[in-house]
Amino acid sequence: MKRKNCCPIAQALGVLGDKWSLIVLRDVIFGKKRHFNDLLASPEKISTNILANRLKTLQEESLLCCCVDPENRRSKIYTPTEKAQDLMPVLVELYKWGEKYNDKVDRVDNPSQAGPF
Amino acid sequence: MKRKNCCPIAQALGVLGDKWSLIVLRDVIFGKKRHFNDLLASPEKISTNILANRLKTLQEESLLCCCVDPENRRSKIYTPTEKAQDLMPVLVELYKWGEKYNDKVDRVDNPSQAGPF
DNA sequence: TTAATTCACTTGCAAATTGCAAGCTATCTT
DNA sequence: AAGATAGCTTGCAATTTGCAAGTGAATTAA
Repeated sequence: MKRKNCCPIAQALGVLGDKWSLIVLRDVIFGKKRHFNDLLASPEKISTNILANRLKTLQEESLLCCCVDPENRRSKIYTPTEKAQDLMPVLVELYKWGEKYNDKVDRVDNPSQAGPF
Repeated sequence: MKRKNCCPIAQALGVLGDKWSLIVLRDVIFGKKRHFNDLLASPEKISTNILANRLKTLQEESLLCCCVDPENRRSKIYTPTEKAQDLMPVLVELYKWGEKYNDKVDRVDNPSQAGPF
């Protein structure tokens, strides 16, 4: 949803305000994941068509760039742009908020999953 | 989308990762809007059924509380909880990012809309 | 050198979410 | 008593998401 002529928050959410964009960016920025299959393997279980679509729109929004892996020509490398790196403070604040208010759900039943992602 | 057993970012996005929740919270937190019709009047043009649904889920998530306006019994007052106020840093970082990267779209054609919301 | 495997998708279709317009009920206001 | 107002609800179309299966090119294994 492109939102023009409105406040910066609404404009940011026009790009990022969906279920998956910030998850993909989290993995690329913090998880340093670079390949389609790495991103697919995240515990949130994005499906292939959605991931392909997000990678496309994030490139269109200049948040990711894509090149062919020089060591394996069928593999592509997705890297975050500076525009994407600048989302780190947003992700950090989201992390802190999530940790403060939502982090204790089910941890007793599943302590193995206490890692960051 | 409830996301249990995963990283705080994903948990936060489980509550906030849609097109409208953070817009509503922006208006309640920064715009100090308190009534259904105030929220409906924002330039992003949320529709009534979506707004009603968001207000319901945000209450279920303890982000908003609702009471009857003592001076007008047909009117309801929605106020942000501390949990919602704690999203201010997230909104501030989103604002800064949106301002840095997305703020110049169409401003020439429509300079009247240069206000914050 | 052929066969199987891997990577990054694409396609088809069902389910869920969003968007638009209209209507509805209880409370004011005149 | 009649109309306006606040906060919804309903119906339905359009868009987005989710799942499973399949595709084609590149690589690796036999």
